[in-house]
Amino acid sequence: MALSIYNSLIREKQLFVPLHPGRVHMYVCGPTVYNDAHLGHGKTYVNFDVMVRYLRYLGYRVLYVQNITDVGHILDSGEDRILQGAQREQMQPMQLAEYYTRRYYRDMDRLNVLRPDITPRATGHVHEMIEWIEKLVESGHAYVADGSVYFDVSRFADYGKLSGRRLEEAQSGTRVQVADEKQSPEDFALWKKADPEHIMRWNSPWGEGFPGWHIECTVMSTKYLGHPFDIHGGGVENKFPHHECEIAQAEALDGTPFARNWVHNGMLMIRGEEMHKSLGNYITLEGAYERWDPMVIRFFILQSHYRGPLDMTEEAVDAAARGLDRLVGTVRALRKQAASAQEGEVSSDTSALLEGAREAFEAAMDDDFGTPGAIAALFDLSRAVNVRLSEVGALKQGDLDAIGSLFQSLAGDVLGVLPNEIATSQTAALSDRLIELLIETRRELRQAKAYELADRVRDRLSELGVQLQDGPQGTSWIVS
RNA sequence: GGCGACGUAGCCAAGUGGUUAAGGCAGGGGUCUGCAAAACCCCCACCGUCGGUUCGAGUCCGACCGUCGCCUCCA
Repeated sequence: MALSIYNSLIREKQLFVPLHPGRVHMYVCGPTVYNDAHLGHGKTYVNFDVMVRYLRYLGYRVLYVQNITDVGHILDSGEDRILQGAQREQMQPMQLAEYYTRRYYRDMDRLNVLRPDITPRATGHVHEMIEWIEKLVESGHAYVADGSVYFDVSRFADYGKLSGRRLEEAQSGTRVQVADEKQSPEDFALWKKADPEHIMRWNSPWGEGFPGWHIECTVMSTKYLGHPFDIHGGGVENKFPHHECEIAQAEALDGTPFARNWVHNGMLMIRGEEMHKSLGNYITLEGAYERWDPMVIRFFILQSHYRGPLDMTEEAVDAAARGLDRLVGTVRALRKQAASAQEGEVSSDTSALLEGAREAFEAAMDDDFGTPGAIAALFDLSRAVNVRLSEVGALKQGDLDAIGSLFQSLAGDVLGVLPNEIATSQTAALSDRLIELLIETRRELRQAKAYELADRVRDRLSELGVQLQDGPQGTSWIVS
C-alpha cells in the first residue's frame, strides 16, 4: 500500500509522489489574525496537522509552511479587518495582529497542532509581492488603474480550472457591485490604492497602497517551497476565488505549475448551520475548551473524514469524549500493568496482533488520510489488548512495552490524541502511594464486611477524581 | 440562475461493484462483583425516493425529493 491523496485539481484520488524523493513541501492558508480562532479553524488545522504528522510517520521530510495574514484587506462594508479590529480593541494594527497571532498559537497548541516549520507574515513580504506584481504588469497579465493593480483574468486561459468555473458563467448572479476601474468584473486586485484614512500602507510603483489578498499566498508559498511545490491545502470555501487566483498569479508568467496537489477540507457546522456571528452560533476555541477537553475536540474532528463537512452537536462531542476515554483507558491500564509485569520478551501472539493493527491503521490512512478508519483500527486493538490485560500474566514486560509504543506511535504521534505523559514528580509519586494506602485500607474494610465505610472511601476518592476499579487481581485506579 | 458536496441504524461516522454493510456513543441481554465502576461476550441498519446498467450496486448512470457550501476576498 502507498499513500493516495484526493487532488481537487483533477477531482480524483491519486498516488502521492513528491517532486523530490523523500521530501514533501506543503503550504496551508493560515488565519487572518484580527479575532480569536474558532472551531472552524480548529477543524482545518487539525486536519492538516494530521496530514503532516502522517507524512512524517511515513518517513518524509516535510517542510510545512502556513502564513499569517496580518494585512487587512477589504470587507464588503469597505472596511479593513485588521483596522476594524484595531479600532475595536484600541490597538495599533500591528499590535492587534501580534496579539491575535499569539492567541492563535496558544489555542492551536492546546489542540496539539504542531507548529508549522515556517510561518511567514504577509507584512514581511510586501516587497516580494510588489516585485511579483510588477512582473505580471510587464507581461501584460495585469493592468494599473488609478493607483490599483488588477489581474486581467482574460489573459489566463486556465482560469477556473480548479473551481470548475467558466468566465461566461461568472457574470450573472454576482452580488457585489463592480469596482469602476476594473476592466472586467472577475478581474481581481493585486494591489489596492490606500484611502487617506487607511493606516496599513506601503510605497509601491503605483503609489501608496496595500497588497490584494491572493498575492501573499502565491509569493510566500513559492518563496519557501519552490515552484512548483507538492501540496497546497485550505478550506473548501477558499477554492474560489482565493485558490483560483493564486493559481492564476503563479502560473500566468511562464506557465510553471504552481501546486501539484490541492487538498481542501470540509466546513465545520454547528447543529446543521454554518458558524456565523450573526446566527449566534459562533464558538471560539477558547470558549469550547471551557466545555470540553481540547483533546476531545481533536478526537471528535478526526472521527470524520477531513473532506466532509462536520456537524458539531453537544451530543456528538460528548459521545466522542466517551470513546476517547475508552482508548486512553487502555493506554493507562497498559502503563499501570507495566509497573508490575513479569520480565519477558514479546510473544508471537502480541507481534501478530500489533502487526495487524498497524496494517489496518496504515491502510486507512493511506486512503486519503482516512482518520475514521484509523481510529476504528485503534478501537479494535484496544479491545484485543483489554482482553489480554484482564488475563493474569498473559502479557510480559516485552509485550506491554511493544503495545505501549505502538499506541504512542499511532494514537500519540500520528493522530495526536493521547494526553501528554503525566509527569512523575516526587509529590505525584507520594500521592500514588497514598492512594495505594487507601485502597489497602478499604480492602481490609471490605474483608471485614464494613461495606458502608468501604464505599465511603471509594466515593470520597471519586470526588477527588480517583476512580477505583475492583477486579479479579485486586483494585486498580485511574485519575479521571 | 451557475458551480460543487452530501443524504448509511436512536446519535456520530466509515464504506466507491461481489461472502455475514467498519468503528464509536446510546440502548437491551449476559459474565465478573458485597454493591458499583471498568473490562469482556452477545443483540441492535436491507444504505433518501423512483427508474436504469450489470450475473451481481450502499458503491456506476438518470430523474426526483431533501440538506449544505461557493459565486470577490470567511478555515
